[in-house]
Amino acid sequence: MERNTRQRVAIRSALERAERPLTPREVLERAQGEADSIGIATVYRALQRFEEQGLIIPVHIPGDPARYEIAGKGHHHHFRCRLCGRVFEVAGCSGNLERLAPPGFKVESHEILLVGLCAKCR
Amino acid sequence: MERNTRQRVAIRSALERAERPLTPREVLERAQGEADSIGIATVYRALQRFEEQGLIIPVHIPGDPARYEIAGKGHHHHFRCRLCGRVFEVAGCSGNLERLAPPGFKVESHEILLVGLCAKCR
DNA sequence: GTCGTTGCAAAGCGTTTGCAGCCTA
DNA sequence: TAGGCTGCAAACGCTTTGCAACGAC
Repeated sequence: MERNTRQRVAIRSALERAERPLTPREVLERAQGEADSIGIATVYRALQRFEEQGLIIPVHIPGDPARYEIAGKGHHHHFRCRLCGRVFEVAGCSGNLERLAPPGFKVESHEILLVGLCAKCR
Repeated sequence: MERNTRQRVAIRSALERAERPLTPREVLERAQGEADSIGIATVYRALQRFEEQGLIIPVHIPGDPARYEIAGKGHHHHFRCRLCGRVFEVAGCSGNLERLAPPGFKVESHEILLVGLCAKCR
């Protein structure tokens, strides 16, 4: 049976307060803010379990380690600034991606990553 | 000045003959077929240089190591079958992705990954 | 008290780098 | 012959795992 330890509470809370997807290391740093002496291995194990439970969503950015964000934000995609490396959420979706697939293929989901300059770096 | 060694010829040739994006390890295995005793480090160094030269394009699939394909195929994206794991090319693009970005952001490029079932696995 | 969870350290794995020798131009 | 290129092995960074101690229920 699943247990509610102070580490998991801190990790989950860090993700809930995050304004953008976090890497495991970032999760660790933020979680340590409210419950110190958490190990990185614990973060990885908690992230795995949260993902299995559908509590968080993995966000993959080419070249970077995986990031995670709280699920239930609705359908959206991401924008990475090529100068500062930050990742932002972008609402909405171009839609109609099914027609891109070859005949006979079934599209179940998709990921879109925009790359460019954020307002600050521009 | 750039040199044409037998290793680079083999690596490049492997990519040119590939019917899909290859991982560095796959490149190594195919290149060894025509010029043995190539080291994995050489493959990585050649891929880096080829990418800088715009000769090849990196393809990032969440969870997998980077793959590379010959450039010059025109703008396209990729489809991964969630059952067999194969990666296919899909031509075209939904276009008009710039409007998704927040005001003040500049979109320079994008990547789209479709996930679903290929014709065979369906 | 049970047994899921944790921290640490070691192991894994893909990728990069230092270096001495090799080989293309 | 010069200096870019190579193979090897060590180093690296991120992630996973083994294990004994811990602590939620």
